Amino acid sequence: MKKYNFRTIESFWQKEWRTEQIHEPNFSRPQKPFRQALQPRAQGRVARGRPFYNLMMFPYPSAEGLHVGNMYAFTGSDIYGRFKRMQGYDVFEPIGLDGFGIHSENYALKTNQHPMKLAEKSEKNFYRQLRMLGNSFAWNETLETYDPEYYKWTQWILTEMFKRGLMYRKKAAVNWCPSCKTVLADEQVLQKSQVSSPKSQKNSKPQIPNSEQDKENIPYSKFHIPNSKVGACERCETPVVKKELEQWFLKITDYAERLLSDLEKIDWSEKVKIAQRNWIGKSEGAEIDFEIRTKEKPNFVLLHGYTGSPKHNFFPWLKKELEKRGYKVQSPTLPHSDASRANENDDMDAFRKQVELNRNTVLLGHSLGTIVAMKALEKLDYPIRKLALVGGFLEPRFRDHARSFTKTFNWRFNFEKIRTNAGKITILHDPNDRAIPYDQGVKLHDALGGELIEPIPKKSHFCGKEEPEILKYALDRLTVFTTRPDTIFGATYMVLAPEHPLVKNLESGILNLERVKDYIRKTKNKSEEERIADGREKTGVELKGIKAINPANGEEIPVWVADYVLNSVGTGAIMAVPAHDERDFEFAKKYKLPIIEVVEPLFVKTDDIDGVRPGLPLKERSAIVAVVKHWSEDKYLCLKWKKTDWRGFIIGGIEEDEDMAEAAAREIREETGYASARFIRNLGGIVHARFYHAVKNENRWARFHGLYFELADGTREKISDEEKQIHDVVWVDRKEVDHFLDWVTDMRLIWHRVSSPDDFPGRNDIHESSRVNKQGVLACSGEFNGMNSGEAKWKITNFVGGKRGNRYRLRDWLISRQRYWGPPIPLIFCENCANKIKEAPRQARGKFTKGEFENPGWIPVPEKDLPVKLPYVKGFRPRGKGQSPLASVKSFYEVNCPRCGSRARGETDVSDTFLDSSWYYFGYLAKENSKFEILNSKFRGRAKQWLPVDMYIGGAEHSVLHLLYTRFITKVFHDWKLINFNEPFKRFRAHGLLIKDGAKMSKSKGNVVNPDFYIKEFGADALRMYLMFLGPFEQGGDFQDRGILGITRFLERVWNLCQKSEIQNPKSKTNSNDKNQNDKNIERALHKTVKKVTEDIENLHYNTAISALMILLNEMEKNSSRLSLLALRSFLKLLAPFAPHITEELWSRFFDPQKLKTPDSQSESGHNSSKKYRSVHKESWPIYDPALTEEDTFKLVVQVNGRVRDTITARKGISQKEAEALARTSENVMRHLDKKAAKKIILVKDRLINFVLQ
RNA sequence: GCCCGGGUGGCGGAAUGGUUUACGCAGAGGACUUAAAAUCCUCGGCCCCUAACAGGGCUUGUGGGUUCGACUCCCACCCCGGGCACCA
Repeated sequence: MKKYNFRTIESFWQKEWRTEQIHEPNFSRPQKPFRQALQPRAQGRVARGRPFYNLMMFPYPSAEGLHVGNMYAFTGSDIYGRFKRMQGYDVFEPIGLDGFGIHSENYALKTNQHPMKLAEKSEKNFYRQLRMLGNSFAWNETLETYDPEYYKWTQWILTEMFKRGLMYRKKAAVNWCPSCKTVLADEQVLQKSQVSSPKSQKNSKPQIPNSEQDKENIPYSKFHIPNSKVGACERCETPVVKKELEQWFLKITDYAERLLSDLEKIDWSEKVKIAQRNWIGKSEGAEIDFEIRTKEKPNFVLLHGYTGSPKHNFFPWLKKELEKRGYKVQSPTLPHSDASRANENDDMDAFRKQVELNRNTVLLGHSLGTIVAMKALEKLDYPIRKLALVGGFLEPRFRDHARSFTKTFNWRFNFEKIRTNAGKITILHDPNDRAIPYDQGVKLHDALGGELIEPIPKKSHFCGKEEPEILKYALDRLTVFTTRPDTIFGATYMVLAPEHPLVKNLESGILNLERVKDYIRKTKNKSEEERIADGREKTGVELKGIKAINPANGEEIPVWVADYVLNSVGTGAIMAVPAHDERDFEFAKKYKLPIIEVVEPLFVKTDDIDGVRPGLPLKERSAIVAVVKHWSEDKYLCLKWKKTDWRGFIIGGIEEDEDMAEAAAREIREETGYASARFIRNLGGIVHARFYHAVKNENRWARFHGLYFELADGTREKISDEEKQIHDVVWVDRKEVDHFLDWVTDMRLIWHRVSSPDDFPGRNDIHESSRVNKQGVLACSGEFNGMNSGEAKWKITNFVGGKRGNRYRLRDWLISRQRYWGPPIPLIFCENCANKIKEAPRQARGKFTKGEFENPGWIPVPEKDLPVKLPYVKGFRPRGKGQSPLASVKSFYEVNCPRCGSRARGETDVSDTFLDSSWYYFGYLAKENSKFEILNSKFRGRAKQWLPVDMYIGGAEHSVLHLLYTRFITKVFHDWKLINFNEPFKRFRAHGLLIKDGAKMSKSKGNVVNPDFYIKEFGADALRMYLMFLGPFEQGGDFQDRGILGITRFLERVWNLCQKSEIQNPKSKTNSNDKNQNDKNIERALHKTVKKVTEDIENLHYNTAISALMILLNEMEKNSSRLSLLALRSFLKLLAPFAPHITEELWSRFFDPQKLKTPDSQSESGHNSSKKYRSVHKESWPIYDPALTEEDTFKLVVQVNGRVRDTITARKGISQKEAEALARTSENVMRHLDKKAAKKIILVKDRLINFVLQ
């Protein structure tokens, strides 16, 4: 008998598979994408050739070689692919290398090699190792992200993004490691709870020779703050600092909503979907305006329009409204009520005569008045406070009377002067304006900047008698975003982020400007670390002289600047509701700002008989919650309801002629019997409850007031039986009350007023921070009192003139890297073009792309000039100063502008490596003769047939980054009509983490498993199977050295079994008629296993699939003499995805029906018939007969009172009577039955019988 | 703090509300062998009782609940791993 020699077998087949190309899908054969769903358990054979794209996350090839973690992932993916192939799909399973990026570059730095040379080396090594795994990769379609032919398209994506306005440049704070002198990607910043000691930091710094003096070195002590979280460099643990740099961004935020909602459509691991949802972080809320008043008040100048006067339209009303608020208003009459006299000079004269401007002036022009306003500003030599243009224009192109003005006005404006003198600029334009086309508003906005608002006026062109929108925008206002508009009545102050523009706009009105400026300066200089290191103690400064008006109740509230509000979140300003927001609460406590509670907890029972009955009126009742203290111990009187799981204090309604304390004392007596309760104080808290009162047949809305009592002594009366039935009376220790109280009745609020009374000195200062986001009932909220907070949200938003809106946590994707090893960003900066674009008249704008217009001077490299090749640079080491090493390569950045030909400068930053991997699944299909092409029809054809990816397997660490970016790019491609789908991966599964002896593998721990070693020692098949056997694939596993022996034994037993002579030469051909019991058992075991393995692979439960194969092998070995060839063939097929080499060897040697010329060799029609062998991997997957997976006997479990007393083999399908009789034959069972009659007998069919005695 | 996972023998792990511990590793005993390795067979939770057989009790992080019966469902809590974090 030949010994199992995996070394020769594995290398032979790996070579053979490659030369025969058996894992190449047939791209050229015209196929329709498969339509009908393929049942995995379908009967009969499946025609080959339906495409199945089985993708695994491609590795980044560090030269250290393939990590066993890679192998773990790839094997899991490959098993699935092989399984699908045997099920009849044409499987495409490509592999490539994600070789660009910081990981590879760091390794090059560490080992002092050049990344380009290193890439060559690791590519060879990696592919060699990958070939040894025995995966069914399509080796013709490999790709490497650093291949210029590949990154040509990475760059093309950027140029297209740029042209379409999806890419822009702005200043941003990036992570900077002062030790490595380089920018770090966010994912390279570790959130360390504590940075190790300064000494060890220095010692563990990487040995990058310093080419320059490190002037930016920051003293470590400054950052060594124990017990606080600090972002630290992945490599050297140096705390990361933020540095402001000009960076390129991709507008992923434009796709936030789609990225979120399309998650519903895809079959992905739920945890990955959740991670993405959290990352996108949608919050629904409202934008609400707060009017701002300054001590030094603005004065208003209102300029009416053509054929108007200060008595027309909204002017009288607006004047009155403004004066009502104490503002001075000037409203001059302009002499152009007659068209023939309308004339610029006349108007300006009239204006000068009647109006006085100063720095606090708000200049508001309507229609033609806007021209006068702008002209007036042109001539001013100081700035005013604000310019508001309502229904304005800057070209004489409006619908009527255009000709009247073409000549009497000078239509050239000095926009720059206007801009400098205007202060804040607001342009209001009715999108459906019947007098002035909307584009005039847009043009004004283009020319002047500021904000462009599109309100709906009462009458077109703002000709209504009252135009509240104008009033709103004429006044200073602060827009906040809030998710809790229902709490607005509790807003007691406002907070601006230090960077908020309003601070600057209001400067003149701030009385303590120096202090404010000082504070802003300080926070700006603070690094992120310091802000965190402050222990998060909130700081802030009040803007003295500035007040905001709470639109809900008209009250004046203070305005603060504080750095706990971030400019990048929401609108950069908040309304602070300290009673219902922990951060605001903390701040309010520190600065002694008022805290008003406006949401009170509500308990609504809806799911049982106590629930509110719809249709009946809701009657309001006062009720009490009594907290009663023990007479000598620190214990409190509680009730435990018997019929429900409520646990709480004594509650009860207040009868007529009773006050709260009397009612409470009575309830205490009735419910607990204690008679000596003494009323101490009113706790003030209120809990609401809504329920159905069965006796009175009405819905009740009870408002429970918390009252505090102490017992004088233990005097106790008898409790009625009725009360006893309802609840138990318990004394609960002070410390345990919190735990004891249940969440449904929600009495914690009241309890906290007892346990920590200092937090609640009075009715207006009460607060319970854990309640912040809870539903409740509104109080102190005027007409909204009693309303549910959820319901009140949008009603209040409406009431205060707010606007519903969504915000997302997702930020735009920063793709600039000041590094060497990545694709250069293909853009060129041209001074000449910059000027041309800035000066370009509007009509000429069409010549430029959106990106060029929005980023003046930046020109994309034309497609024909792509790729912008990364030059070989000796000094590739990252430099300081926030520049890529390419910035020192003249020949690289000195270029001519592709637009105008003048001298220009190429961008020297490279792009993020996640961009490389965001489209690689296209890349595999786009490769043709070592080039990639995604714009031709050939690719489109393939894409249509093979995309989107059917199954994608990879690590959960990419849940957010890679997977989100790829989805983004796919959606972008879809919008560009390159593809007809908008989700890249139909199905995604995250595999678990492979650990070693209970700990994460890491070089420092020295417990990294080297797959090369194990493959050499035990073979790829054994290692594959062992890895899959460790635990559930989606959960990961623990690699233990000895465990692999079990698999090795298993494979050897398979080998030996197949070689047994009695199997190779069966003595008597058994036909179906004379099957004995053993044959049946084997057959049944086989069918069971087919079912189990098929289902397990589909669900990625490889560990249990393997265990099922082991069980089958045990069974077959016991019956080896009667084993049929068919059974062994099926077994090998089941094993083939897990152990591809040994099964192929055995198959080709003994079982290939072609060779053996057995009757069942006519499997698939004419496939590969000329080949010298038929691979087991192209055989069809075994099918099973459900009927044959069932046993005809079972072990009847006999229980007495739920305890197992015996198991008896029984025929399937026996009746209760039969089972009972059988059970009674057992001595042990009878002993436990003890002559008693069973009260109840429970039979679980074909499984169990339970005698219940008592 | 919030959001995800997870907690079962000596170990990795298995288990549609129905015998907890499948399969494998490690271990013990036996066969083969001069011997060892390999291989094959047998036995494996803990505690009590027993010379042994038989038998009994306990046991899936903790405490409650639902149920004839809970690893599984419900409530509360503890611990471990991962992610996010002043997101308004």
